[in-house]
Amino acid sequence: MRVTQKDIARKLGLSPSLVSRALTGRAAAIGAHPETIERIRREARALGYAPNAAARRLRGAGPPLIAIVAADMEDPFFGPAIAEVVRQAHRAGYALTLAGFERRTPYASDVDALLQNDPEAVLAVGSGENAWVRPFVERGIPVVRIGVGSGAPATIDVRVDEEKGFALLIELLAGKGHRAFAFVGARNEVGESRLRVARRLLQKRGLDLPARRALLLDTDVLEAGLRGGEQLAREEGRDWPSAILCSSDAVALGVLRGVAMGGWRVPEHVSITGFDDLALARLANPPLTSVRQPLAAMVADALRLIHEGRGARAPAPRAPELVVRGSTDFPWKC
Amino acid sequence: MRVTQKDIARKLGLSPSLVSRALTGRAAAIGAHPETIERIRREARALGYAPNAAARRLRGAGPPLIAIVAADMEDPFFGPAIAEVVRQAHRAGYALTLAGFERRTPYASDVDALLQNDPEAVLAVGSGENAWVRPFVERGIPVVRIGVGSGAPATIDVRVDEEKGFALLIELLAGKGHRAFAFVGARNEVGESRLRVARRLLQKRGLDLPARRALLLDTDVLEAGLRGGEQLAREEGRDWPSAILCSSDAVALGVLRGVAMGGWRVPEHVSITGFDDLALARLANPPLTSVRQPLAAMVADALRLIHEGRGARAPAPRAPELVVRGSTDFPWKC
DNA sequence: GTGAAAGCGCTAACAC
DNA sequence: GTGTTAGCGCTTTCAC
Repeated sequence: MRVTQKDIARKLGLSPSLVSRALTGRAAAIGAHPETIERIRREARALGYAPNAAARRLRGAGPPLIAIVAADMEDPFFGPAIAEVVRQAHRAGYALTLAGFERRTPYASDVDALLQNDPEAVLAVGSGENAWVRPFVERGIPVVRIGVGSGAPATIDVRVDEEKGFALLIELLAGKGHRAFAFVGARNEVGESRLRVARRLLQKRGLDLPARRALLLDTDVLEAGLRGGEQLAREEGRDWPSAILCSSDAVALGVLRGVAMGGWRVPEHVSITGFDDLALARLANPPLTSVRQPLAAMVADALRLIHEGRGARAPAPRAPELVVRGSTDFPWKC
Repeated sequence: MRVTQKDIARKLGLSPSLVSRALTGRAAAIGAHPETIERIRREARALGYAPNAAARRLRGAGPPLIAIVAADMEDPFFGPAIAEVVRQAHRAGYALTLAGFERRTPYASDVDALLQNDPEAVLAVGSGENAWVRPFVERGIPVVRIGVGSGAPATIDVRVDEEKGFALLIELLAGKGHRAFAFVGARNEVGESRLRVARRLLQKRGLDLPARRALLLDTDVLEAGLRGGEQLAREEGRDWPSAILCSSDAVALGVLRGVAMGGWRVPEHVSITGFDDLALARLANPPLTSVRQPLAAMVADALRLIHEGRGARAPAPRAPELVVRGSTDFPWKC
C-alpha cells in the first residue's frame, strides 16, 4: 500500500489537515509549531511519502497540466523540440502528459485521452492540421502550437519567421550568382507554407520557380528529400537547377543523398539549403547551410501564451539566423 | 465548467450511479433498461461529456499508467523509439506519462513527479544509469528498460543482441580483408557495453583493438562521433585503421563527418559501421552499413514484461539484422 | 431496474 | 496551534 497523509497523521497522533499544511508549506503561514512541522516532514521522508497526483488534481490543487501533442515523432525535429519543452515546462512548474498521434490527423481516442486529463492547455509540437482542436476550443482550453497550423479552428501559433529565413538563404545564394532554383518538401503544412514563402521571395527578385522544380511529396520528411533529390537529379537537359531550397533540415538530408545517387556533387554541381538547423545539419556531408530556428525562445513564447490563458494572441514570428556551411557555394564550380 | 456524470443524471432525472454504469458498459450486465442506457449515452454525447481521468485514477479505475523515462531526447534514437512505444502502449490500453530527465542522472524532482503519478510500471527508453530506480523498486513498481542499464538496482532490460550484431559487422569487414579496427562511442552505458563486446569479438579473431583506437568520449552521441572521427583521422603514421566500428548510428553519422574533415574518404580510405539502423542511416553520405534493431519486437517485449508485473524476468536479447550499405568496402581501395 | 451512500487522497473553510 | 468536516468526480457495494 502507498503511504498517505492519513498514515502519517495516525502515526504522529495528529490530524490529516495539519499534515497536509506542513507538507505543502502552508503551515508556517498559519502559525503552526515549527517543531511539529519538522516532525511531520521527517516522518514523511522516513516513510517515503509521495503525494498522490490524482487526488491533488481532483481537488484542483497541484501543478497545472500541459498536454503535449506530437504529430510525427519520427521527424528528427521532434526530439530536440520536445526536449526543450520538457526542460522549460518543468522549470515553470507544469506537469506534462504526452499524446503521440499515430496518424497526422489523430483518432478520436487520442483526443479523448487528452480531454479526460483536463489539461490547462494543449501544446502541439510541430505543424499540422487543426480539425482535432475543436473539442478543446469548445471547452475553453487554449491550444498553442509551435509551428504552422492549418484549417479551422485556428490554434495560437508560435512561428519562426519563414519570410526572414528564406530571404537570408536566397540572398546568400543569389549573391553567389544562383539563378535556377528548386524547392523540395513533404506535402504537409510546413512544406506548403515554406514553398509559398520561397516562391514569393524568388519572384520578387524576378526568379522563377517552375512547377517541375517545386516538389512537395506525399511521404515523411526524410523520404521526401530522398525522392525529391533523385527526381531533380534525373532531370534531363542542361538547365538543371543550381540551388535546391528545402523545407527543413530533415528534408535536406534526404536531398543530399538523393542528388548524390543521381551523380551530382554538393556543392560543386548544386547548392542545397536546409531550414531549422538541427544538430544533425552540422554532421551532414557536406555540412548543411541552414537557418537556425530559435527553439528555446519559441518554447518560451509558447509557455508564456499558455500562462496568459484564453485571450492570448500569437506573438510576432521569431527571426531565424543564417548558418552558412559547406553545402552552398557558387553555381557550377566545375 | 466541465460536464460531470452528476450533470447528466440531474438533467435526465436519474441517479449518478446509473449514469456511471451506463457509461462504462456495466449497466447491461446488471440488467438496466436498454432504453435508459441509450438515453444516457445520447445525453452524454450531446453535452460533450468526458470522464475525469483524475477521479477515475483516484478511485482505482481507469487504464493503467506507464511512466516513460527518456534519458536523452536529443539522441536521434529516441524519436522513433518513443513513437513505437506510444503506438503499442496506446493499442494495449495503457495511459502514458512522460518524464524527460534534463540530465542523464535525473534530479530528485523528476523522479518525484513520476512517483506521484503512481504508475503501474516505469519504462525507461534508452540506456542509462540505475540509481534513480530505487524508489520504484522499493514500492514494488517494476522498471523495464529498452536498452542497457548500469548499476544497482537492476532494471529488467530488453536488449538487442549486441554480440550478434557486432559479430555480423566484424564478419562482414574481416571477410573483406580488414585487419586494423577502431571503435568510437560516447562514454555511456551503450558505448561502454558495445565497446566491450566489439573488443572481445575482435580478440577472438586475433585482432587487436589498441587503446588509442578505442575511443569513448565524454559528450553527447553526435559530438562524440564528430570528435572521434577527427581524432582518428589525425593519427600519424601509416598504420591507420581501415575500419571504424561505432557504438550507434548517431555516433557513426558524426564519425562520417569527422573523418571527412580529416580528409579521409569513405569507404575508399576507411569503412564505417553504425548500430541501430535508424531511418537516417540510409540517408547518410555514404549510406551507413548498420545492424537493425528490431524495435517493434523489443517494445512488445517491454509491454509484455510490464503486463506480467513484478516477477517478470528479462527476455532473451533480440537478434539484429545486418544491413549492408555504401559505408563499408574493401580496405584501402585507393 | 434504480438509487443512496461511502470512500479513493487531498485541501481549505471553518471551528475551537 | 490544531482538529473537524465537506467535497473534488467517479465507482461500487448494498438496499429497495
